[in-house]
Amino acid sequence: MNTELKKVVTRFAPSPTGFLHIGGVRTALFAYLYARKMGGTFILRIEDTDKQREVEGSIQHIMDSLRWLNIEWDYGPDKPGSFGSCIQSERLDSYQKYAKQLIDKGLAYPDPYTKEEVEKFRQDAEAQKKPFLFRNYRPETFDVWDGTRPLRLKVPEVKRYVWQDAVRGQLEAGEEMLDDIILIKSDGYPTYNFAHIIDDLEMGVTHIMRADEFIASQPKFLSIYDALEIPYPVFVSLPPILRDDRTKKLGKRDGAKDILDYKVEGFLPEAMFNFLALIGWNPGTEQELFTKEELIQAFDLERIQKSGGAFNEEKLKWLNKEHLNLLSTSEYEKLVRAAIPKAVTESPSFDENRLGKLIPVIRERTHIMSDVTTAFEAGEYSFVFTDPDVSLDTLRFKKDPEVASAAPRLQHLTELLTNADFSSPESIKAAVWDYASMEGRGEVLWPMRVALTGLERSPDPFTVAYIIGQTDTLRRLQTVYDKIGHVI
RNA sequence: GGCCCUAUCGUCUAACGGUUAGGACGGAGCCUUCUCAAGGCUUAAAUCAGGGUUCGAUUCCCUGUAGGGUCACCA
Repeated sequence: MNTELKKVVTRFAPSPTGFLHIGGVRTALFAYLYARKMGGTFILRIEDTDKQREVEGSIQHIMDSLRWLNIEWDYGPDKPGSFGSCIQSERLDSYQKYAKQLIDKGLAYPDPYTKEEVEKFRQDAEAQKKPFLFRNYRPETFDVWDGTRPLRLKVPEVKRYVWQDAVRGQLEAGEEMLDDIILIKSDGYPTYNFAHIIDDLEMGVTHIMRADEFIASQPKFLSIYDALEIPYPVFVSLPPILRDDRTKKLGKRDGAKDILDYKVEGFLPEAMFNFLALIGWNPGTEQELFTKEELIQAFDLERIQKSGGAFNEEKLKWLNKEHLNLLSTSEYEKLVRAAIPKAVTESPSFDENRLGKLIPVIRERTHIMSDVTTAFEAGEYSFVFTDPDVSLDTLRFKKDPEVASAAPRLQHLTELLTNADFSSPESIKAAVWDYASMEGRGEVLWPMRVALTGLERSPDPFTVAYIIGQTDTLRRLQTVYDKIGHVI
């Protein structure tokens, strides 16, 4: 094991087969946090060695996703290093070079069989209820590799491997996992098994963070390190993120969402960053709300969880609200404005001044930004810009359901508010409070609020009056008063 | 099926042999209150099972059970 002090280098190495979901991003996040914590380097490497599965535009999408979360890379598909490109399809020479080394050592050979023949071997083994191992069919003598056939590893030594994992501690697995695996496919591209080891070597990667599904393959990887006679990096196996119901690992097939969907829904990247860090890792304290810098400070390998954890969107919403609270007024305003439907801001009745007064009210009632959009679309704030059409029925206060009795109260309110100070919700409250307390607050404030908003559920009447201003307040009170009189 | 891994409230988790098993989300209740939110307080809720080791096990060991992962010219 390599004990010399080296600069930490981690990497996130997705394949460009579509979008990134929670699980992938969490892996990236841990690798990123550790690199930053240790003052090291974080590399974004694209593993595009499977041409069939590659999805157009994925690389851009992956970069967009990480950028949204402010996970910045030191080297990536857009930033090659001294080691060359961070895109595997542009590194084929490297794989060839190391493949040749293995061939020269007699540790790699071309697969002499056709796909069909290998498949037949596999079926035969299965029929005998024995695991299929290619090495049992290894040819006596190796042909010269012309690059058109798969190149296989000749397992250097069939043995039981014991290794250290930063999360799981000592692990071991037996020879049944070791086989003459394919290093380079017949199309000339390397397999993951081979390519990631070469790249990690050339890029100086010191810590491999990856999902624990790779633990089972570890002996295979180790046999390649051994064949190459290169040192092992530190292995850090991350626990899986489970589906909400905990039945299985979260995956694209089970409806795992594109991480950027959360952006569309109005989650803050800071909240997502914070939340993801807390699935499979904890600081050992009771702190849950973290900024990015705090997480970098607090993060460590020792406290990474062994068992899988479910992604709980309710808690993410709560955390989002907490991060929303951390925002400055101007930052928050910017977000709100973006979330308000165009139909509202472009309507002739839209009033910039009123919106400014409304924003603090919205802030109190919002967990994620889509709440804002939804609320506007549902008409929850339409009273701000246009007079409501008040249904007399909603005027009924439960303790005094007589609609007619609202009339004198509205009239009295009008008198009080005609000379009131409208400079703040508090001053409006002061103007009517004594009267409301005497008459019955519900009996007075309910009709006042309904007259101003037309809604049974809304912000308090003082705030509403403050937002819409004195002129509109008085007019709306009068309108409803007249309407009652008309009915009576 | 072979091999490997995991196991504390519904969920995320704390407790590196000794705690009334702690916190958070969500739930319930209360307070505040004209309504809805927001906020505050209170509360219910867990060590998978059985054996060991030990004066003492959530913690260490074994077995079982359950769940997960993996056995590709996919990563």
